[in-house]
Amino acid sequence: METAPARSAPDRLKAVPTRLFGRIAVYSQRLSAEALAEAGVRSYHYALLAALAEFGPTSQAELGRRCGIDRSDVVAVLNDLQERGAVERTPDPADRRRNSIVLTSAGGDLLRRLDSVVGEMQDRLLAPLSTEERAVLVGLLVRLDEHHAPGPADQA
Amino acid sequence: METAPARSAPDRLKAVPTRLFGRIAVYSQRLSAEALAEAGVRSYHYALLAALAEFGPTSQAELGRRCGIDRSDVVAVLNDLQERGAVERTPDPADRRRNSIVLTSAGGDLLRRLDSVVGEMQDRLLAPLSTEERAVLVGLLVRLDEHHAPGPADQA
DNA sequence: CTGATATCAGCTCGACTGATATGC
DNA sequence: CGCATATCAGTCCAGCTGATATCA
Repeated sequence: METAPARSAPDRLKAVPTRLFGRIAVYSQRLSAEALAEAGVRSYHYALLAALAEFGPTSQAELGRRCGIDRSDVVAVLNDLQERGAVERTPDPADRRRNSIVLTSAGGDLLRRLDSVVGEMQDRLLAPLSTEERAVLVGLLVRLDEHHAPGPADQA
Repeated sequence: METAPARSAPDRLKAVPTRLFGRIAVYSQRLSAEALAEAGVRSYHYALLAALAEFGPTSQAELGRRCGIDRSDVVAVLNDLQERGAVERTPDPADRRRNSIVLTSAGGDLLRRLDSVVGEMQDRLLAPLSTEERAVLVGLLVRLDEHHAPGPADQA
């Protein structure tokens, strides 16, 4: 009693979702990396800036959780963002283990610039799909993402 | 004239396709790797076996192209499959540079076993989606994949 | 000679782990 | 004491590059 008896041999190669996701993620991240590289950043920069814009000042650990970025990588990217003046690290007086990371106005500018870069890139990525199809796709992806998202430690 | 002006700030983190694809590919490949690891293989094994089953005996270079696997990795995985008796490497008399790779019956058995493993894994991956939604998703993914697939060198 | 095949050895780089220091 | 935070160093691994030998 196989679970996928209806899927006959010929489409194993092309239509197995895992492989599709793998390949598309590769294309996608290549496009993304190229586009962002011209702006002098990598995708982590964008993710962290976006998280700061959305949630306001937070600790690094929290940022990492929200973005799904490893604590070590958060440190490195924030170092870089700080050197560019896009964020500030100020010790949190309420909990002196923490750094409170705040987005500067320069950081906001950078984020907006990246927004347009990313927007153009997404257009190229989704080029073969109509507007409605894109919305459907994103909807399905979001549901998958939420279902598999790591910690249900965020029910707060 | 930004290309994505309608996308307001709050959904940058969750709804940017590139990041969605990235995260889902990670979940997906984790699931896949775990499932296949219990069967003692990795995803390349499955891809190569599937390609052999679909197209019959071919050269290694051709296999690599069809699966999108690097020539070096093809060598390594075929070594492994050969040791297990799943494939045979016989020099191609027509072109002595080539090895003709053929799927043995043991290889066919292995492939069928992996089919069921992969099938169960896909079910877990796509759990939140209905059957119709899965079909829609796969359809969209296939179109994206074909649009971004590397060589139009496969129009043969 | 140009170009494809198969192989191996080694590089790269991003994701992650571990250890440490600090503070709750 | 156990647990969280921030940091740095180092590990691991998949994907890739390069060099070599063979042959069309």
